[in-house]
Amino acid sequence: MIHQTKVPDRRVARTRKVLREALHSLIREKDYDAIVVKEILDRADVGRSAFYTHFRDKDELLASSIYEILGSIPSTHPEAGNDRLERILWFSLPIFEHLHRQRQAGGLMLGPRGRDVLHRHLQKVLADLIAESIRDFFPGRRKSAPHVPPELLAQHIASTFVLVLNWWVEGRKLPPPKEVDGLFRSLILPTLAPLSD
Amino acid sequence: MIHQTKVPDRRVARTRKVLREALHSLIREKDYDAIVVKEILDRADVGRSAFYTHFRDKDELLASSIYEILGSIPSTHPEAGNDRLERILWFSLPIFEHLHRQRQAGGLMLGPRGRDVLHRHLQKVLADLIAESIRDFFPGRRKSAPHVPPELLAQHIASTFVLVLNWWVEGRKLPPPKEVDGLFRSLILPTLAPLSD
Amino acid sequence: MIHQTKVPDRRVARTRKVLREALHSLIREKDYDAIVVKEILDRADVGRSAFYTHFRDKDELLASSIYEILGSIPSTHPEAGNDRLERILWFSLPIFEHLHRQRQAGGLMLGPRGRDVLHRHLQKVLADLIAESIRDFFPGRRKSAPHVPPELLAQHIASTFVLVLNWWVEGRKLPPPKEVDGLFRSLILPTLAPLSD
Amino acid sequence: MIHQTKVPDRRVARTRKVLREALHSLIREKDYDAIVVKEILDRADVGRSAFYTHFRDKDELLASSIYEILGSIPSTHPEAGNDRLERILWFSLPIFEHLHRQRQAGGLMLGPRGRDVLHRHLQKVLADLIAESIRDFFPGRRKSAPHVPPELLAQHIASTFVLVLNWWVEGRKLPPPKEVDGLFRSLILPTLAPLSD
DNA sequence: TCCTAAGCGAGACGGTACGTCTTGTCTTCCA
DNA sequence: TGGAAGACAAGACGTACCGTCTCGCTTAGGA
Repeated sequence: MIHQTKVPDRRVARTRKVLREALHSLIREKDYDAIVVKEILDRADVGRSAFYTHFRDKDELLASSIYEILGSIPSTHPEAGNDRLERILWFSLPIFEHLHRQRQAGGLMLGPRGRDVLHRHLQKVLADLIAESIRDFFPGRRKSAPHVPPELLAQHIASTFVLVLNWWVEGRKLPPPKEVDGLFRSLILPTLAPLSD
Repeated sequence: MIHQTKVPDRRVARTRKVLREALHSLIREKDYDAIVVKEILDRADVGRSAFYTHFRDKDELLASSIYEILGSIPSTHPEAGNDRLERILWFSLPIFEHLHRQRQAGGLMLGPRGRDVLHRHLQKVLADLIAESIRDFFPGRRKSAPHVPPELLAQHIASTFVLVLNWWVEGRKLPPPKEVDGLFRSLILPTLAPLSD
Repeated sequence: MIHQTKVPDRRVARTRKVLREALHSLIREKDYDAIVVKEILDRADVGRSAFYTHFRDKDELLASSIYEILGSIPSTHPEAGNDRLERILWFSLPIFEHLHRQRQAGGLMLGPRGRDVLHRHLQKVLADLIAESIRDFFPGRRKSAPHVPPELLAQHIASTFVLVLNWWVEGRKLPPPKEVDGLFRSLILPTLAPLSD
Repeated sequence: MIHQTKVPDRRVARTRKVLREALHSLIREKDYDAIVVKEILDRADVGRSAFYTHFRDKDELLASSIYEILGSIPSTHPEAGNDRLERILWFSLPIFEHLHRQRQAGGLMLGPRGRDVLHRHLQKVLADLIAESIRDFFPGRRKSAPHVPPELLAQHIASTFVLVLNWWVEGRKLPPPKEVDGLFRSLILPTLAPLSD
């Protein structure tokens, strides 16, 4: 007999979804910080208690969207290339492209503050991911020379990526993803070059 | 008769001072965001109206402290060197050293959030400063190639600096300022190298 | 053929019983008003829907207990005596005795608020009962003199009874039922004396 | 030097007053229990925090009105008469008259529940007052016979008074105060008669 | 014995009030 | 009369509880 630990109420998923959607639609209209829980409830037509059953607060609701967004990025990274550097920087172009598509579809345009929250999360997640890649691909580097600690390096990459990303989405004109990715690489590759040796 | 436009009530200066001090002392104890105006008032033993007479909000109070802090950094930059790159990166070591000294004197230790606010300001200020330097020292670069826009580059430098700074003050051990400055340069110089040509 | 409108599921009775018992046991521990439906459900191990299937709310559940309690009082009133007054006051001693017995058996000890609810009900029921008796036994009195309206009188009797009852169960020491009954009669008989004429 | 501990802000008194008035006006329209803090605030045009600054909750606000009401009753009791019984029952007529006047002025008409709260308070206050009178005027009775305890007697008087009072204000027609007072006395005097001996 | 309607537990949900909290304004007092 | 104290309106917050509801599982009792 197959044991089903839990039969998730279909309503639960629906509630979470409409809440996320309500937040998204509000984010398009006003500054994230100015959004108040009540507005989300009204828009989603959901009761206060339901909200707090699923999310601790507004920020957690937003965060839950991040995973949704990141989850939808095509994970083509595994064998992205034979270049070890490329195995670290695989994420860059797909993300730029994903956002580009989404943007053209008129989706999710956060105000400065919502962007901030989202990017902060993203930066953290990426930093972890990159740190792991570095450990995987350049295990020996750890103790070499008076060099940059891998964690700091990972953060530097993530931070640079998010900086470019932010610069991109904040700007008026929208250079194509490829070009932005090029910018990112111009900024970060020189620093990483020594690793390729 | 000498006209004194304003006879600043001595209480005014005092009020501003105790408020700043109260904020500093609170910042040492808890996250900046978690601090609430009321706490500052209680600690400063000042009424609500007094606070709002002098500052629009908590952030302005903090900002007023920043200038105080930044103002104390020795501005040795003018002729720091003949290297054009050095004329851009002059700020790095002095700031590291300033903080080191201050830290050893047991001063101002912000929690993660207060640091965040402060660093965000710092990053913005630096980015502007650097952008200006770039325009001054490399006027021609502007339209060369499909290159990195100077503003983005400036932000990248500032962001990298703040990242290292943050990594430094967050860490347990405290490498000496010189060493941290070295790290910063390892991260940023490769990217800037092409400028030197 | 005897038509049985409904054959009640045996579970129904059980559910009602465990709910009543849960309420009783809770009432012994805390103020009635402070009891919350959820607690009753947990204690009774019954689902929310089952509760609301049977009772509109907490108060109805309590009320359903009252009838259970009152129903168990020996109804020896019919020919309790030839005295007309006695035909009105018949209920007093049996109730005191009933409670005494119950109390000695460690039963149902409401907090001040549960008592309040119960007594209010009791007072109302008794007042109706007494008013009826008065109409039965002293039909003529109705319009005599500038006298007390029978309904008010009935309420007065009920109110006095409940007052004594409350005083009794609230007090530390427990005078025997007979004595308390005596007290009740000392308070009410003088007022009723004129009726005997 | 005269020390003024506190100079109460005039606004405080005003806030408390408008809150009380708002409650009164609401009480005239609907059941006390059905009134919700928000309604009071709206009616009084007062902020939520101001309410909770002054009163713990709705009930405390109502209670604060009781003292106001009782305080306005002419305290003619001191030398009400030479009859000792009268020294105990002095309060009855003045209160009936006070309410009558107030009623005719269209004042304060509580619904059943507000009345309940108010009367409960009143009964308690009166019972204490009466118990004191009894102790003052009939000190010896205390240990006489197996008699009614003075506290119970006091409660009985208060309870009877409130019962009549309630019956009066609940009824459609409004017998004049004198008559109601007569009713009250018909109910209670026979029981008290033995005391006069 | 099987079948079906009902009872039920579980708990999600909308709704609503609560009492707390914080902000920035505004009134009052005082020196 | 200007600065400070603190009362205040506004309104969001997160919690509590209510009574309704939907969902499947279990089970009683009629066919």
